[in-house]
Amino acid sequence: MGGPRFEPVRTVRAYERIVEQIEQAVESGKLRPGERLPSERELMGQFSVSRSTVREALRVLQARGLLRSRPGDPNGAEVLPFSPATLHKSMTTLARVDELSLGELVQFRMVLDGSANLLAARLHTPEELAEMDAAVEAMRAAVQVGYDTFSAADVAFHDAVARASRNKLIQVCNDVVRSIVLNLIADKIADSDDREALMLESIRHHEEVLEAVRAGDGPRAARLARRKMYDYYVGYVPEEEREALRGLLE
Amino acid sequence: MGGPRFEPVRTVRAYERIVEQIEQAVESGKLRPGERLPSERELMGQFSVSRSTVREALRVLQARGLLRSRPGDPNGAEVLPFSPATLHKSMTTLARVDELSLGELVQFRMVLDGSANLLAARLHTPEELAEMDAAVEAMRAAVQVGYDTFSAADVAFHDAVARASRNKLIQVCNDVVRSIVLNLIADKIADSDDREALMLESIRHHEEVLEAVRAGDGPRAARLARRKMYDYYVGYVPEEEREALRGLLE
DNA sequence: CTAGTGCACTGGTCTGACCAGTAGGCTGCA
DNA sequence: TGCAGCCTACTGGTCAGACCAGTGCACTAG
Repeated sequence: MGGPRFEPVRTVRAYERIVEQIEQAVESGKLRPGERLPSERELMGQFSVSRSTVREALRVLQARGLLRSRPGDPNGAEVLPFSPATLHKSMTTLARVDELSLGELVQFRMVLDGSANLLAARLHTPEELAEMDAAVEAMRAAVQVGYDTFSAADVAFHDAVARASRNKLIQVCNDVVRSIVLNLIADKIADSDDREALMLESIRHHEEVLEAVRAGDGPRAARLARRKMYDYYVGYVPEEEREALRGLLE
Repeated sequence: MGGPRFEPVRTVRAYERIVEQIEQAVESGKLRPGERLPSERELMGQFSVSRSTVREALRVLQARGLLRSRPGDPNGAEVLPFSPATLHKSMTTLARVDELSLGELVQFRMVLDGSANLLAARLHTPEELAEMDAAVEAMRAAVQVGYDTFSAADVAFHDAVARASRNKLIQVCNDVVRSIVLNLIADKIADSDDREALMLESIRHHEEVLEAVRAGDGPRAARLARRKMYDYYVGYVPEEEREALRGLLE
């Protein structure tokens, strides 16, 4: 009590200081996407460290998706625009380590897709509506082509809805979680022998949702979207997790 | 057309192969949290590369939050349990680069917190309910102490609700987005001169939500939670973004 | 004027060295 | 015998200097 309050000192590694500086420059806009960093050999001069230290810092920034470097490039590393890749990566890791069950992932999709539809019903532009129409049309056309094509059209539909929600966070998370879910059950769907029935059913559902969005009936669109997602995935979710999913239906 | 279809070859760097191998070992469970990697000098033998290459690989894995290393530690790097830290980091970056507006963040919180309450109303245990009670009690006690203490109790409440939702993804995302939002508006709240009124109002709102959760009325809890979040933050959101937030109220 | 060749530079990798820490064994004292 | 304290053999962090395979550009030869 009393006396000066000392902060715990943590030894900061040289490469971390470099990471901080460059990261800060990117986040503050002093370094814009597309711009180039000096070469490693020049950076070692600017930071007064050895090349290995510079390289370790660059590796970290690269792992965070802020930079990209290419051997032989006469310019230095390139500053990248933000991409959800690292978001995707860490969520995938979370799912892989089996901290996340399929049930939780599907539930999260129900939440996100429901909200996206709710918002899209209010905020959609005619162009976005046209995109959704086109996607459903593509789904119809894809039934005879194959499941992969169908799935791509399906994804396009959900993407259009997410974009129409005007919320980038919803878009990104939706995208990330969707691809993880699809990955998890890809083999099961491939084995299914009534895929055509599945596709036809899915199309009907999408049409219903789209009608509600078009009518501007957000709550109805959200409800339908959640129900459709539930119906589509419930078969792959273990029995004991299904009750939780039903908590999102009314 | 015709002829063999060749795959584009991408030159894969040595350190990336190391990252893949170690990452795979972690994700497959061959390397469990708490376990140690061999020392860098030994790894360079196992992978037949130089130490710099090993170190670059370790730096990447460290940046992804899979490892931690400490100088002087006679054991090698430690395998870490998954933590949302990197998820947090990438979301923060997304927000920093100003790709995300405060409105979008608040909207996302409304979605997540609403869903968390909806699920919590169904799934809560008596212990979780007690935690929520305790958190509200702590909020009441904190009014006279200071805003920081109050805010901590507030966070505890939302955490308890998120945990009761039984969905780790909701928990993690909620946590991440909340801390970003609080960071963004921390200075504005600090300047506010009617913080006491704000706190009292907030407590009343929390009590209402808690009652709905206790009663098992999910939809009502969700509606109240979204409304409360809206009321609390709408003042900090630019006028033109508010309409989108109202899309989540009914 | 253009096609082709070199050169100067890039990032990726390697070698070998030093430093400041840490832990655990060892020594010597009580 | 028990323990305090030193010593050593490690660790990761950093440095210096080197080589290689690529790349783009300027220059040159036709």
